Amino acid sequence: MSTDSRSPAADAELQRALDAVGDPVRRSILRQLATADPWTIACGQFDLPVGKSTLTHHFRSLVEAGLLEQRDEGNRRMNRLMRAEFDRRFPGLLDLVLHDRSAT
Amino acid sequence: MSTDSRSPAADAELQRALDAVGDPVRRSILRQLATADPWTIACGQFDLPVGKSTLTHHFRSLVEAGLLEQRDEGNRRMNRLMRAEFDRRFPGLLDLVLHDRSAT
DNA sequence: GAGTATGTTCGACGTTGATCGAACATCCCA
DNA sequence: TGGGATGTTCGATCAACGTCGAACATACTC
Repeated sequence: MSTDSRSPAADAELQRALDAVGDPVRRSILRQLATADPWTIACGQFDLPVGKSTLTHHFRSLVEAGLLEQRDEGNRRMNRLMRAEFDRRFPGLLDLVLHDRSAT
Repeated sequence: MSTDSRSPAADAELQRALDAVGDPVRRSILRQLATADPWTIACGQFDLPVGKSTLTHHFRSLVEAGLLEQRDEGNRRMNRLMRAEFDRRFPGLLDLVLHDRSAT
């Protein structure tokens, strides 16, 4: 059986995307972000059961995976879900997280 | 900000699916399986850089996630990729793993 | 300027998961 | 019946990751 292996760079990107989406706290961030208008919600305003430093960690993951974009606005750090961009790279993945209608 | 939280059962299913697909060895299994006819390939015939016991572990993950099905055939354990079934539950996810054409 | 709110950085901790090797079970074949 | 092949189970190990709290930086407000 011949060694499969996609292009290593492509699989590394996929790995980061799956890792980002694979954590429940991060999925919660994505869902809450999807319900709000772009740039209207700051990091501290999410309803999440983790401390501040943990939050910072999760946001970094999401940014590195290309899932969201941040912008400083005075005191606060505002967020935008990069939906179109991410859908272009990984079609269907974000929808899976946001809709999540799997058979019970 | 109101607590989001999908139906917990649904998110647990999604979690298992993402976990299953989130490991490079398991992705390799899925890809090799996708190139062969159903029930034509046994567990030991994969080109993988891990030991036997590790393999068993990965196959269990994939079965529990609903990604493949196994059947004993004498000595060997044959496999079938449950493509249609999994696509129905998580549209696009398996395609993402199999095609993996992300911009380099 | 003092005090408060928002985020980040850093080090530490605990858990989880991937990995291995050895022992075992099962089946096929000579 | 004995030997070889295929998988599984079990216990141990190691690395990665999510989590926290304390200290720090920065910006807004009074």
